[in-house]
Amino acid sequence: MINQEDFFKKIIAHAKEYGFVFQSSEIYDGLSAVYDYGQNGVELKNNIRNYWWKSMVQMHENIVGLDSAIFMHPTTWKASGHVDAFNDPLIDNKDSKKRYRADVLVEDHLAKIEGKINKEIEKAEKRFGDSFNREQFISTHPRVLGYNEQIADISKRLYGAMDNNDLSAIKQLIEDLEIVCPISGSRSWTEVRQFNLMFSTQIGATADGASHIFLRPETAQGIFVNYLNVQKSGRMKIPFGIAQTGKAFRNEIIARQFIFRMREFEQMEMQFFVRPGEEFKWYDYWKKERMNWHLSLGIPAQKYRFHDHEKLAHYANAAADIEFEFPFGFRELEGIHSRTDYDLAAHQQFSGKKLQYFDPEINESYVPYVVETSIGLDRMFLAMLSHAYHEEKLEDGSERVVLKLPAILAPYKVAILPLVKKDGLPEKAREILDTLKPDYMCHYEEKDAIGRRYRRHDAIGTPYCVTVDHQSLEDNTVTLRDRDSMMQERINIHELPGILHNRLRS
RNA sequence: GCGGGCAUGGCGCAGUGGUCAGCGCAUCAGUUUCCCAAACUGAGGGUCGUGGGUUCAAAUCCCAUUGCCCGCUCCA
Repeated sequence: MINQEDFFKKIIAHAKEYGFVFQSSEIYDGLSAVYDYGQNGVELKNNIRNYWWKSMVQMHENIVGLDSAIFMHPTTWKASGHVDAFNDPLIDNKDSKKRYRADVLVEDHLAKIEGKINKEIEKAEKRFGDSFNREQFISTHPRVLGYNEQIADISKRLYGAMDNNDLSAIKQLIEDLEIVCPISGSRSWTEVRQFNLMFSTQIGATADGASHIFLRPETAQGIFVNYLNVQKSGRMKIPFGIAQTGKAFRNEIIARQFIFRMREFEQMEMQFFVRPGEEFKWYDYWKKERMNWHLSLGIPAQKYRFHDHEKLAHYANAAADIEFEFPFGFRELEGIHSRTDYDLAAHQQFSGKKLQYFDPEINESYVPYVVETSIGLDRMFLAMLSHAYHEEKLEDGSERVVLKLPAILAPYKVAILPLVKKDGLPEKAREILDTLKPDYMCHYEEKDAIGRRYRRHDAIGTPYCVTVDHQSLEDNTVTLRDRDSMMQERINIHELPGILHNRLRS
């Protein structure tokens, strides 16, 4: 049995060897955590995206699509909270190897001093009993006064440094306060560093102060800022959803595990707008709905699990992940979040534009609540690839590598193979190719022995191989070979489109 | 970001200071066979991740750097 680590390496090697995933700029030694999709990878990725789009947009009459730009007005990210939340001064303790937010360390220190003050107050309360005057005690007791002075002094330094982005001043403050690591108890700190998780670039000829813009760190905000456009122009009635797929960018501190965490990645998101108070109903609904989507691909249920968030992000009042069992364990694949009216309310405030909905049923206007489903396309790709990868030992003792991808996701649906490349078989095979090509990604191949061609298509997950042999010329039949069972059946060429149509639906 | 490991043709690997750097698979051309990685003949493909250094001599030793994997960490 191979261990998980080796298994993962095999998948990465397979992905490269068969044109699924290449490292970006490989000839220049690559770019960390950026990958390109090759000739087969792009098909698989497109198929996943289409399958999602179809199930979300085509199959729901109250969900419509959107394709918003990657560049957005910088205020978008102030309103969303990304500018603040994605700009943390971080510091590492060299002994415990733990990383902390530098400002939080100082704030914890402040809390400790406040704790001391409270102790003094408690002590005094006990001593003086009913005659205790809290205000007077605080304003006169020398030790409490000293503590309060400390707090004021530290706060001034901290927030002054934060406002000026003065990282070395924060480091100095931590040193002066002799703050120790809660884990190692040591004062061996690295420098304070700023991690900005948003990529930025410049855009010319914009309004003052807007020339510095970000690459979006999530696609959701493009939906929120277009909420009113879509609702009005589409005459959408709540509850309704807006779906979008697209690239997002995060300058991850560490981005690793192949395409699991990339700096440039693609999201498939749907924001569902609901009446306030009904968000939990819809949250539960979409949790179930999204899990069913995953299961509809025929992946065993035990590969998936929910993970309910205990600690919620600043915008959420409920959140769960759908986790998938990747080769390196269960990890987040999709998030379902109840985002409340946080985003729309923030955009309303920052833009000064009303983002409300008049609900005729209750005769009331309100800022809708939002339930979000957000899945990483690249993660879904990796999930499918790693689940599909099998090494099989055959009855004759030989081995094969086969990608048991759901047929609907496979890069090629059908390979059309003349048994030999003479006697008119290639011509016959190309006739079949021409009839199937408009409907399916097909692959024609005449080189090498038939068994080898079957194996090549096993390795990229082609669910069916059509083989043209000498009998085909006599009675117009071909063999249809199934990827997973390797079984063959002889069918009439005229039946081929119908049979493929039925079998390739899932 | 810290610690550990790794980097040699497309893939998997051998080669730990000294002949022109090899092997298997794969690729290409041809012959032959034809239903599950057949055989034969021939061919192409690597300045050993990159840059320095030590040495008469470096894939091999040292330093730096880039990338990947693992652990910690982080994760909207």
